[in-house]
Amino acid sequence: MWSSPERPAYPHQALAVVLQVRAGRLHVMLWRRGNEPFTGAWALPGGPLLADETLGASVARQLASKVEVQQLSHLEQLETRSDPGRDPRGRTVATAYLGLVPAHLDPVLPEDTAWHPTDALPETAFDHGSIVGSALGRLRAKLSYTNVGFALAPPTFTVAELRDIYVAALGYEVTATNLHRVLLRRGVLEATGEMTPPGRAGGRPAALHRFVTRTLEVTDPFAVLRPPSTPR
Amino acid sequence: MWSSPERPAYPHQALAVVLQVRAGRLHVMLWRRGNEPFTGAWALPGGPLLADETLGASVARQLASKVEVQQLSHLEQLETRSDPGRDPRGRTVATAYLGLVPAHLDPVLPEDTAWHPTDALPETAFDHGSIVGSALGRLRAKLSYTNVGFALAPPTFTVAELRDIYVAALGYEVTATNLHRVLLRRGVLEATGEMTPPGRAGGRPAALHRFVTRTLEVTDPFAVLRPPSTPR
DNA sequence: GGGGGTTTCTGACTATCAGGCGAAAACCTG
DNA sequence: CAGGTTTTCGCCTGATAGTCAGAAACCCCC
Repeated sequence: MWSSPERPAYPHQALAVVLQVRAGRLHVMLWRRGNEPFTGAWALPGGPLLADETLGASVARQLASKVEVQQLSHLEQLETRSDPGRDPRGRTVATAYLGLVPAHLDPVLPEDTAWHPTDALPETAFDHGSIVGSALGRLRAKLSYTNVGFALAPPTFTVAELRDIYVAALGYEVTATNLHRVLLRRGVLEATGEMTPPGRAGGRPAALHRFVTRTLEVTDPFAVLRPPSTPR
Repeated sequence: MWSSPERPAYPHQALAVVLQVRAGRLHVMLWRRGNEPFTGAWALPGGPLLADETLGASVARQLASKVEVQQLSHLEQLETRSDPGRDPRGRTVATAYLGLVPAHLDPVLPEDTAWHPTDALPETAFDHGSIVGSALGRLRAKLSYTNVGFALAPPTFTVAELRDIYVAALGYEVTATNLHRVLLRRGVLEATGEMTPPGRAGGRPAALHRFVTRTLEVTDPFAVLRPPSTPR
């Protein structure tokens, strides 16, 4: 490692905004700080970037140690915060990642860690509240023009269940009819052929669906003038 | 600054992918390396993050010193590269920014710096070629669902001129008719009321247009289920 | 087994928007 | 004034989002 007065060096940390839909609401994973500064406030999981790892590997490592999350279905880089005053103890640079956990899992969390609804965050440490805001914006945008939904949904699900997940993540009402047709037309969703045991109070049995691919793809090419005559 | 074996520190650099449409082609600003490694290869402008500056301020400073660019009409963070092997001399973390210069300017560049067409890049240093690729993707996407066009276009222009800029940046043909109407409907563009002196080989004089706002906004709310009854 | 209730699915209808095409408008030169 | 050039406008088409109502498929209870 090389450093000099002209090339100062900074501790770098990787942070994770891990989101999951729980009980119909979008939650973020936070841990409660025990030490100064911001004692008692809630912070994003993360930690120092080690000598030989990528930022992406670093986030994965920190999450794997702090929580039991091989369960992460998606992880992508969000943004890097560099305000010299963001940590009162001294300068650090932090790169935030967006992580998603599918709704059917319930990872075991350490004592000091908990899920918090994103629409009612507790007091947050550092600039972490604003980072969560960025993550929400990114997720909501990508839900609309990519297939990220796969990362929030269980392997198979009914259209109604998927609707609830989208509503929770987007923060506004959507109709199951429309969601179904749009995702089918885009080739994002497909029926498995199986049905759910109707159960509960009766009703027509629902067809199970799954995402065609479970890796991120752009499914809605943008609007202003697409490449000519490229049949989608 | 605090550092320890558990909190290693790394030199951090800010890089800029500065793009401009020149003579109907999208170009990127690169400088030719004189030293090892990658002697003779072309690199993105940038340099070390100093002790008291933000990454954004750092990019702006580096550009202002290397080139005469107060002329930058837009600057946004792109992504952070952290591969331990990305610089053979030792580990550095680099945060790349996307910068745009409007087409009517022709900034004075230093000896070692030049514009290169993005569709025919020379040999590039480090991971800079791939970073340019990311920048192109980001620009093209944003051209379609935001008003970033303002950052590539002069203060006023005819629809035909704007079309040429979009074609160069997007890399595929678009029709002036369509571009005009779409941008008008979205409230991105407006007519100034003035006309161009028809000049050259005759032809109907063209109406001058301008972007309604010259700061970034999202103009095309995404597709999968918008907030209900929000009249655009 | 029939009736009422519940949930899901399908099809029809509407509105909006992108994209293409051609005609009209407005200018030039010879 | 005729022919050429460039821009602008209006019309048409196709694709897609969004709404709504009705049909389909199941439950429970009498």
